Amino acid sequence: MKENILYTSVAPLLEYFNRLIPLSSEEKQLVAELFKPRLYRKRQYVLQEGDVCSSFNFVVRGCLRMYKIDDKGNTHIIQFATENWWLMDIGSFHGKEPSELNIDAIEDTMVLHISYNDLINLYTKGPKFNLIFRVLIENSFVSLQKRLLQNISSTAEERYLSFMQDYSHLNNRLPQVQIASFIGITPEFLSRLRNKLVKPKS
Amino acid sequence: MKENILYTSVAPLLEYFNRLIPLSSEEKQLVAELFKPRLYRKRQYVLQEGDVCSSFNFVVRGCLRMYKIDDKGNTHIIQFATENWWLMDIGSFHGKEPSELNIDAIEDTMVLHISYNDLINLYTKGPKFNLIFRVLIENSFVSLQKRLLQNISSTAEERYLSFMQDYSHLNNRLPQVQIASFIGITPEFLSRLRNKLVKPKS
DNA sequence: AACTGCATCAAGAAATAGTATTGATCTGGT
DNA sequence: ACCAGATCAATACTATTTCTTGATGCAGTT
Repeated sequence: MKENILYTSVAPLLEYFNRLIPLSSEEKQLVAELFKPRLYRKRQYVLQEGDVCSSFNFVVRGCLRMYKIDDKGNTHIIQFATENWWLMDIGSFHGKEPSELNIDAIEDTMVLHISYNDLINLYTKGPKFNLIFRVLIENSFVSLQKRLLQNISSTAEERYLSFMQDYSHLNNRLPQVQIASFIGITPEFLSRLRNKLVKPKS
Repeated sequence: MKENILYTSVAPLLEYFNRLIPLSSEEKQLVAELFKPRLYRKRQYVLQEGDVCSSFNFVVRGCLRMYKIDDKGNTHIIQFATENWWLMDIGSFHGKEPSELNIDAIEDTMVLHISYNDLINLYTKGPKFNLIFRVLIENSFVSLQKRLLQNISSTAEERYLSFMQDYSHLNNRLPQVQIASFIGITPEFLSRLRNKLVKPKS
């Protein structure tokens, strides 16, 4: 019975950084040292409600989701993260306080993660990473804001169509349940919506 | 979409302790404070080879397995833990050294766990727990020894029959692969064994 | 040399779990 | 009274996991 082996390449992350701003070889070295690979299998938790989020996660391949479970037990997906995206609960990470959110894997997923201390370390030894992470967070912020706006101002149908625009690559990769939970409707209703959109007149 | 909620009751653990030796309400309080609930999903690692085993785990519901992967990539299950059993790599825990063993969940599993420091804390504040944990470890030791004996002295068929005696409740709860790996044969051979035992003459 | 107790590999079959669709019925807001 | 959407239950479909079977091999007995 064979099990998965962790193949430890930071190449995708280096490339990601390099596209934002070129790195010196010392900086590359730093990244290679401080980021650790980690494999999560489908359905595995990366972060569980009540735990402190102790790392920044960069998805190398696979797909994660971050979500909140409300009092009624319903799941609300805040964010997906596929290849070359970051996912963590920044609030919990910086405040070192228990998270209200969960992160788990929707597919078998490989991440590169860096712990709190090592991130501080990274900033100290490579000040350029302050810039990089600022930009990176700003990007996330922008798309979050867009999503919020989308959400408060639209009907389910509009939200679905806008999801299809912004995340069309996720459409045939994710189960509908997840998409429904992302745009805030029931899977049944999404099924009907889709149906209606395909054959618009009956 | 309903998901599992971490229902944070230490009741099963208190009951477990109480059956060994009655606890005062301060001691119950200690337990409630120091043991933390944790949910592991099927196939999720609790402990990975190379990591230090940093907690004692009490299974509230579900099932864990502890196993070693040998040089050829074969899995050997050392122990199962279902409701009201403990599982950890004691060697790694006390020596604070990297474990050679893996622990993962065979079913979605809820455990109550206590960290190294909190366990020391528990012993200090509630000396009675020294007794409790001594007894508990002794119990584990005895069943381990029995298992070893069983193993070195029997054929596959005998080992299977003895498994059925001692763990009959696990028989229709676990996949055969796991049982095979526990008694040290291939799943194929276990299949044939079972067949032979059902229809003894043909 | 043949037999017994097991392993390995490959292929299907069977069982289970996860996902999607559909109908019926309900609700709160316009 | 109507619309956007929820909830519940039943069924269908799909994918994944688990089990079985046959063929073959091999190391120790007898």
